[in-house]
Amino acid sequence: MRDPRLHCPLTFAVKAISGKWKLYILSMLSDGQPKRYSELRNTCENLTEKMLTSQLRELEQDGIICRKVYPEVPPRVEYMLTEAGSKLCVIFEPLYEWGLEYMKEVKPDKLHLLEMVKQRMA
Amino acid sequence: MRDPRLHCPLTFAVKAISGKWKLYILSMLSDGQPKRYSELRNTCENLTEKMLTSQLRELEQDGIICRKVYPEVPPRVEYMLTEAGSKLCVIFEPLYEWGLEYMKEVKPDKLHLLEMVKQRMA
DNA sequence: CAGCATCCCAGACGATACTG
DNA sequence: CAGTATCGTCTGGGATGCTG
Repeated sequence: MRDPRLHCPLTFAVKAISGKWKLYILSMLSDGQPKRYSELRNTCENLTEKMLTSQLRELEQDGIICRKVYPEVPPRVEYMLTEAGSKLCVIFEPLYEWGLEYMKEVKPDKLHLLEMVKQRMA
Repeated sequence: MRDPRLHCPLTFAVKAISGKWKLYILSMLSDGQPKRYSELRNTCENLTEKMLTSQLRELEQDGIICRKVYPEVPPRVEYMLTEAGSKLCVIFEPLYEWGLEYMKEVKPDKLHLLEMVKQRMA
């Protein structure tokens, strides 16, 4: 981390997950089960087809997910995490914990919302 | 990670480091020593004052760095990592390793550059 | 079903000049 | 020394409609 010329792998990693819907998509895929395009699309009404497609393409190009086309009619396309993608999701955990710890000092309002969702689920 | 409504701490963390010069600045500060504004600015000629200032402000607002002004003439301002910032930098390591591992399949050219820099340093 | 094409806008980013 | 201010550009993302 000391030499800025050396942190391009880190930059690569951060850029690879810096898209508005990428963490969302990865969270959908993180159970390891392949998901169809429509399956991903229908989980959130704010997610447009254009954005879903572009985010999927970028994740694919960065080797995080893979796209499998089945030669059927009607067409079926499934997306799932690659090995790289799975390992990436593991690394998210300490990052999540960090956010949880330090968000309360900076974005207490959002954290409050989070707590409400958690309670409603329990 | 399973429920997308729950990953806002992760989104917070990723957004907090998603600025063009943020990882660069954090790498400068990651030795724990406070750095002056000019010290940060002079390490890279592509980094403009506007960008340096804006990135520093955002990092400060997210609680990752702190800004200390010394009441002197000429003015002196130092930046250093907060506790949150230090912990964040530790988490970068597995992310860096991930990038190093999987960049070679996606961006072999950039990885090649990295190797050249390393060899020149050794 | 799983997309692409087109148009549009806000905000990120850059270049240059000025200041307490 | 450590910043603002102003301008221009470019890209990420949204809205809408069309297609193999």
